[in-house]
Amino acid sequence: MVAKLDKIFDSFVKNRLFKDKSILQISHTPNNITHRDEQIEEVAAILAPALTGEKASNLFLFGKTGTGKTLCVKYVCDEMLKRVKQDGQDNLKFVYINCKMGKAADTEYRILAEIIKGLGGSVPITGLPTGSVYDKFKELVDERKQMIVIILDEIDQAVKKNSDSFLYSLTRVNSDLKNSQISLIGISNSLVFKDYLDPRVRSSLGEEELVFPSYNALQLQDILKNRAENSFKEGALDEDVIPKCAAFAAREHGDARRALDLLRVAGEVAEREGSKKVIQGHIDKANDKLEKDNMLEAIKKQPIQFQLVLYSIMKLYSSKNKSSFFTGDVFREYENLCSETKNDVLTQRRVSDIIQEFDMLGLINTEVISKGRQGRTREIKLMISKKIFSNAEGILRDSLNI
DNA sequence: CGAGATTCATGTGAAGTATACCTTTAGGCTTAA
DNA sequence: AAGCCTAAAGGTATACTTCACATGAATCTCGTA
Repeated sequence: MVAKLDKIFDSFVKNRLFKDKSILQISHTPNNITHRDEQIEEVAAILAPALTGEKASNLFLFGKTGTGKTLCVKYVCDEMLKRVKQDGQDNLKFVYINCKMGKAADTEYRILAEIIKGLGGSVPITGLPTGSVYDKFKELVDERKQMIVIILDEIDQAVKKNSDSFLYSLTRVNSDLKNSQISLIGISNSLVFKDYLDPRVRSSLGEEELVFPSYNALQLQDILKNRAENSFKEGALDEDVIPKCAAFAAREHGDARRALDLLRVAGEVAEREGSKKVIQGHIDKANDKLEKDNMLEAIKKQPIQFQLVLYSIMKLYSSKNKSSFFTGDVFREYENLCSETKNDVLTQRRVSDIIQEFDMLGLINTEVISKGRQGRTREIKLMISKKIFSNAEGILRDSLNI
């Protein structure tokens, strides 16, 4: 037995294609960023005043997912921190918050709580008036002279879900501070995001703006090559692998994150298969796997009531032979499901909101339509592909005990 | 025949409720002097 | 008497409910050509 295992381990170690897989992880910040020199310089120029204790302008970054917004900002922040440390100071702080839905920070209160946590303080999960959380935040910031830069990633999500009032409050905080100053960096995936904003917020937050263009296939190739060099062993990649990865990702509006994920997972697939090289076929498999994993992960994380609603929609799909349903259909199915599974039944009002949230998550696609005499409703289309359907069903059954 | 009124099935906003959790405060108990 | 703990009081955020009004095109109505 031991010999057998040894053999497995041996072949694993021997067939290792990766040198350092972490380089391909999105969290990795490479020390040279390809095709983003211009943007980095601009960001650096805008933030530079913070080094001398002056308030840097608020900054707004636009660009589709995977165009390097977060990366560039983090890179500049790291460099600035290094610099500050060199000079033996520590009056500059960066706080990075991701406001993506479903994450911890998707309401005003929770965003603020996250910021405080990032500054080393702590706030209860609930119970405090938002106002006093602001006070605590100010106190924490103002206890000594310092510059604070708050980075709000995927800020459009937070504003869409709540309102822009918290941004207004944040931009106003400066006037209550004696010693310190805060600067805000908003990162948004949506290019039209600014139109949703209150004019006051727009003008104060958008002191500086920067648009990140999407990468084209060639740029993506450069990025991939750059990272593959250190993460894969020599000769581990078939020569057409990188072009194909780039092409795949370029098709999805030049998403570099996607390209890197693709390459990494392709490597993992190849390794698991015991292949000596990553070849094109592995990329196709990786593509499937990524799509699958992301969606299933999103489903798994949903609260029970949300899962019930989703399962109802899926059930309608497999029983009826239609491609879209209306809120009423879903709600009736949902009621049945709840009584079957002995779960509390939420009102249709609430279910309607839940459906809307699923739309935002991209698991379904909805459109409010009027059917004339048959009233007004949402047309709901499931966006879960056939390949994943049964896996998704399985996950839901599991967690709902069906 | 066509303009306007009707209608249906929900969308949507506002206000209210339940729950879980937080801080403050007052009273009671313990402890040390 | 001082210090500490506990329970009650008073307050908030969040998820959800209740109530009420808004929607918008198919369909109906009815006056008119």
